[in-house]
Amino acid sequence: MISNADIARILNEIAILLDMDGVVFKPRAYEKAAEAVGGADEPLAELHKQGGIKAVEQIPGVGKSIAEKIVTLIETGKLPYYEELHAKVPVDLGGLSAIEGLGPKNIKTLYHELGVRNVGDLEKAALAGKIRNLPHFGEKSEAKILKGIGFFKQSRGRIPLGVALPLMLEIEERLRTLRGVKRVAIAGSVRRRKETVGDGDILVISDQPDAIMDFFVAMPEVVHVHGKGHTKSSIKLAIGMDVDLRVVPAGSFGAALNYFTGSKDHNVALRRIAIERKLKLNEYGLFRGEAAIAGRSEEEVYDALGLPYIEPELREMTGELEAAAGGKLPKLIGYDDIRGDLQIQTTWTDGAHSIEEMAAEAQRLGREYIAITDHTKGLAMMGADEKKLREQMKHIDALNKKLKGFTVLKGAEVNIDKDGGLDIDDQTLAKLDVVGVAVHSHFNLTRREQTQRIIRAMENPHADILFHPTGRVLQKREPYDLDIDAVIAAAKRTGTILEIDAYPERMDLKDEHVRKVVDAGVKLSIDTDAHSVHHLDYLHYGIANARRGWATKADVINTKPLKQFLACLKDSKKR
DNA sequence: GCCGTTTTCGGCCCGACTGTTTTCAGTCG
Repeated sequence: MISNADIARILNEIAILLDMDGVVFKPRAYEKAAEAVGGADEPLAELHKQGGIKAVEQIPGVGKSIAEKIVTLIETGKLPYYEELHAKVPVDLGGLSAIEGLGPKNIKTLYHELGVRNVGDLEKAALAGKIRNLPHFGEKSEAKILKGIGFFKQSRGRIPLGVALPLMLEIEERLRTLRGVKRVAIAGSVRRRKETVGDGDILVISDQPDAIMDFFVAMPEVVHVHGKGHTKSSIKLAIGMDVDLRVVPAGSFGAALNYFTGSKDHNVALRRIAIERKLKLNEYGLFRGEAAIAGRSEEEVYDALGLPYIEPELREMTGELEAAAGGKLPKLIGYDDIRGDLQIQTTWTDGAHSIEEMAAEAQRLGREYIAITDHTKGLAMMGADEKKLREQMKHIDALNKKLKGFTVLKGAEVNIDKDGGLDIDDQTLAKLDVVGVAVHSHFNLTRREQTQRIIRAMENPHADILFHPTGRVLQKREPYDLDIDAVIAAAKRTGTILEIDAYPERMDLKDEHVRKVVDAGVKLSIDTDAHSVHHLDYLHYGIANARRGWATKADVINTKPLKQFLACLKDSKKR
């Protein structure tokens, strides 16, 4: 059965292929449809089975023509239209378009002129200096491609948490429902919520391991079985990630969970503590001589070592054992502690859903308030100007009258100009509830210029939050060169909040920076940067990052009820 | 190819930035 992800990938590739031929508008239609399909809750194959092509056509962005193509894919697993297009430029579109700076036109040129079919070919051509001679390429673009390839290679093997976690949770759920499974847990760096993970680890308690192993190695995503045994099996998934499954006895579950969660350094240190106490710690338990004195739960293991329970997100050997021994572990912000989401884009600019739709979904997810923060004019994508923002404010006022137990705040993601000025006048900013400021251009300024520019923006008396402070895109774009300590100091001085953008490709601020912010006593916000209703539940990625940075509930302003939250903002006194 | 509380036809985000050019193509957000 074809998955939504596969259908979405093919629709996206059609968009790229049409773009190559200079076709206008159609590519956008396919992209839009791909996004809708990728975000659909129910498998389209199932939807089609229930309601036929009509049900497929009900998906917004999918009309008659794309619905027919989707049905063809569901029924035959193939799509002649796509295959014909792809035959003209038979290249690895997914790989090549993942290289920053390579778009449809360049991919086409590289194929026709140099026969580049994949990233390997691309690297050879670039190293041989062939790319610089192509029309509209030069030495700089060749160098940029090589840098992009470096990024691509470096990221291969490491899977972003945003990709790994949903898949691991799905596998966990499948195993949980198997007969004979008493308990399942995800371990490894996925459990520690590292922003990228190398492989996956799953633990199961069961007295019928063989049936579980049979099921595990036969899952549809499995492309290779490294090994299969009674207590351990190891597979490779289609997304390139290895996953290990271990079946352990109930009495060892805590010790095994601790052992396989890591980090390695944390485990080594724990075993050292055990030795000091004349004990032995391994994945089967904590032992005094032959006798197991702990192992059923992690709490039991830590307790027997004279330590309080240490949350997985802290187990990185960055001081957690000393803090635990001294009773100074922070009470981390919880995954249910956020009340409001402060960065949300809508159809007023580049979002996929209306203010009403975003509000309804956020309320359904249990939020109490959201801020609508569409882009502003300096960002050249029909960003809002002062007039449009005033219109939107009126619209939101009217909407709030209809909502019960939920508030939509008026905000904007205001663009920071090259010199640190904001592209919306102060008069209009003063009327907004939440002013986010963000960098979207001039990524390559010197460290000094970039830092000064951002600090100047934070000095604006209306600038409440610095959105995605370092501008990185995981495995794709480096953060801009920035003196983060100076930015944190400026945040402290000006009362500006620093954001953790929870969007899985951003995770910005990153964990180490969060720790610095917390230490400096500067406040954080955790926001989804949602461009669609499907992004609104990304908050947990940001919360995980906050926890990895030792943040407590009190460090994060949008854990507060609405009124208290508003009182933390810069021009709250005027309210 | 999709869509419609101005439209079932005629719109559809468009401008900055980069690197290539000497007037602009391609990418990005």
